[in-house]
Amino acid sequence: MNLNERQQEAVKCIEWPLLIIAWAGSGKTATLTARVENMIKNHGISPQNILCVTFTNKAAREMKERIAKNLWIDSTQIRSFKDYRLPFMGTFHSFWVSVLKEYIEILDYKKDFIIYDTADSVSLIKQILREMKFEEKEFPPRKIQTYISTAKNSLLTPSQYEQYVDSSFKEVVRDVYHKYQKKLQENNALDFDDILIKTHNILQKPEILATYQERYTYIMVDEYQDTNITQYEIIKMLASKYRNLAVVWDDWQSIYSWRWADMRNILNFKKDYPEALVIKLEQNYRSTKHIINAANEVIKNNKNALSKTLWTENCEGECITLIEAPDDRNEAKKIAEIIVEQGRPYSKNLVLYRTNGQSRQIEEYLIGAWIPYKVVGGLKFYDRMEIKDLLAYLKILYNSQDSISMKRIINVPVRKIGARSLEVLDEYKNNYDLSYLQILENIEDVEDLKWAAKISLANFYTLYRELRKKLNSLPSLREFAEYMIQKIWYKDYLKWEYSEAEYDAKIENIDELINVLSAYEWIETIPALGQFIDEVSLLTDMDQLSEENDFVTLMTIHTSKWLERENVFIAGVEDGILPHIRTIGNQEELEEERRLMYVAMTRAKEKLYISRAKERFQFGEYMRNPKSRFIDEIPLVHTQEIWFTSEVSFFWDLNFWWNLSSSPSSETFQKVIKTPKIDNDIASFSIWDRLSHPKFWIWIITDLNGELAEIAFNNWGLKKMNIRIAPVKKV
DNA sequence: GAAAGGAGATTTTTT
DNA sequence: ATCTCCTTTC
Repeated sequence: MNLNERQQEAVKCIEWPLLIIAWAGSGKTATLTARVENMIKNHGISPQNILCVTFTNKAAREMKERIAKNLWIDSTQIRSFKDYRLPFMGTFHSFWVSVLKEYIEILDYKKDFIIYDTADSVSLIKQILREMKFEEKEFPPRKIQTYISTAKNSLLTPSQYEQYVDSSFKEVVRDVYHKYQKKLQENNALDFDDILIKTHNILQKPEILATYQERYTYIMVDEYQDTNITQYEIIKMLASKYRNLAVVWDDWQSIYSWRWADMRNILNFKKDYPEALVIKLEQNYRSTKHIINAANEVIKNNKNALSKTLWTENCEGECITLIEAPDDRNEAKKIAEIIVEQGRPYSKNLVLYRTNGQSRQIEEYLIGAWIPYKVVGGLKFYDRMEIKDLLAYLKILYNSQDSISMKRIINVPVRKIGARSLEVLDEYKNNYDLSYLQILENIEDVEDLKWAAKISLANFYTLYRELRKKLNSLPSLREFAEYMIQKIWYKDYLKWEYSEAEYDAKIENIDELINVLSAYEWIETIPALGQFIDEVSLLTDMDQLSEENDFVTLMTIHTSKWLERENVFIAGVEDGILPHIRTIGNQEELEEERRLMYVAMTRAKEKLYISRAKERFQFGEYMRNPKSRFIDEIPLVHTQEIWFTSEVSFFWDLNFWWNLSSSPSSETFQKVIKTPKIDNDIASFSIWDRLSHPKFWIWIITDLNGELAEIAFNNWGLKKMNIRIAPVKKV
């Protein structure tokens, strides 16, 4: 790729602090990779002395692959970010973890610590609240978790938090925070915030800091606008000796302030490095003029932004199409139709929305139009219940002190170890300061347990020992996992607990997990387990998105930040959704919503569709949201509007029809008035008839009894509906 | 100890 | 409407 002058300047600036102010689609990744290449090839800088951090695994991997290619390293051979021929290129968290792996022992942790995700943290907090006899209603664990996390991100220890306590709620937070940290340590576990804080703590030691300063003499930080204060401080410490720090800054794409990303870090940077070379990358190589100019006009309304203009030499392109649909179903249908009409490969299409809840409707219509699609985000792979279960097994085998994982699986599959038994164990655990495993070892000594419970627990302990033994003897982690799944009868358990469709989906996920584990084939089983657990805690779903197959991609705007596509749809652009209802009235938050709109718009390379619905079914009722204020900020010259009335007038929810046929309440009555009447001739239907349904498309009647029909659809199972009034037609 | 019923929430989530 | 988590009931 040919770099423009500005980009080349950035590439050449190596022994000096550098601030790259980049805009969407301005080729910053190309610039960064070229810069690294220049360092290694032309300046003889050892890759080992270069540190490159960013926020997502995906971005890190992409950059790594590009650099590998430029350095003529076969990227298929790169197995970890520790490849000696390449710089350390990873996420902030993966870098912090590598520091912790070396030095955490000085903080009274063991090297085999595990990482708790947010769900783990919340359940630990719940446990603490229960022990302290606080009502969860009064002190919601999630809220407390947020408070603690906020404190941690301001680098406040529990004791330092004291000075900010100004309410009885915060008193509780302080007490829970104290206990929470203690328990984490007991479990030899860190939460996501700890990863930063502990690293910060460790680097307070001058000799350790010096080691890292000498090791990483060149530092690059991508997405600097999303750093929080702790990240800023750590980077500052590391770079303070050689001052070869390059950061990439894009304030218009800062959409994570609610995760404590602090845009003021740019001011800090300018204060710390007044001599820094500042380079602005304003030329956009991605989108058409219409899209770029429209996005510019929108973002201009933010007071809190450097006034600069993104420009492009790309062609004019097509106008942005604004779609106003009568309701959310028609909106979804229109999107599906346009994708078909456009006739572009599916993979050229990206559908964006503000909230995850919006995806389902769109999915239904994509299914209906036989359009393959993939939803990215939402429920993450590693958040899936079956994966979490299996990971919990692996975690307790790795770190026997991990009580959260232990609790998760001690009765999964069901082993008749109930809540009461666990309570006794907890009491015992607290009184004698033992780990679960230590108690299990001498289960006979626990007096308050019933005989049956003791047997169950003893059996579980035997199982644990056996798994542990196999872990030592089996040659690979993958083989061990397969053995383990069989040994604990996990698949049988799933089969018993879930419907066939759910079972199949879960088995697929398990196979995928095994697949992931086979990447560790070349390491011995136990070290492989350690490495896997470290890495897996920091992995996200997005890492799985491949572009090999042809499908439409659906995701929230937040998730889309690193993507671009030819055709982009932004759905539900209404006041109340984008900007979100909770942000209206707060200037700063509203500006962040506007940046979201900007991010969404600039994902489009060629054609942008912005849609809204006059009426939408949300939270069990019909809502009317006005047109988003952001739409009005787009000048008319860039837009054309499609406005249409209901094409499918009988589009109502299945459950609505179902309610209607059973017991109409006053609420449903109101909806009846709005609905056109359907009166099918029952006599015309018979068993095995194929039906079309606006929501579920093709159905087959499997049973018919008067007006009540049982109808089968391959993915949805059996549904019963009143065929006289249901919105169905024979095909 | 497990199923059924009820209450509450439903913004975004790189790690 | 629907999902999740918690409590009640068998």
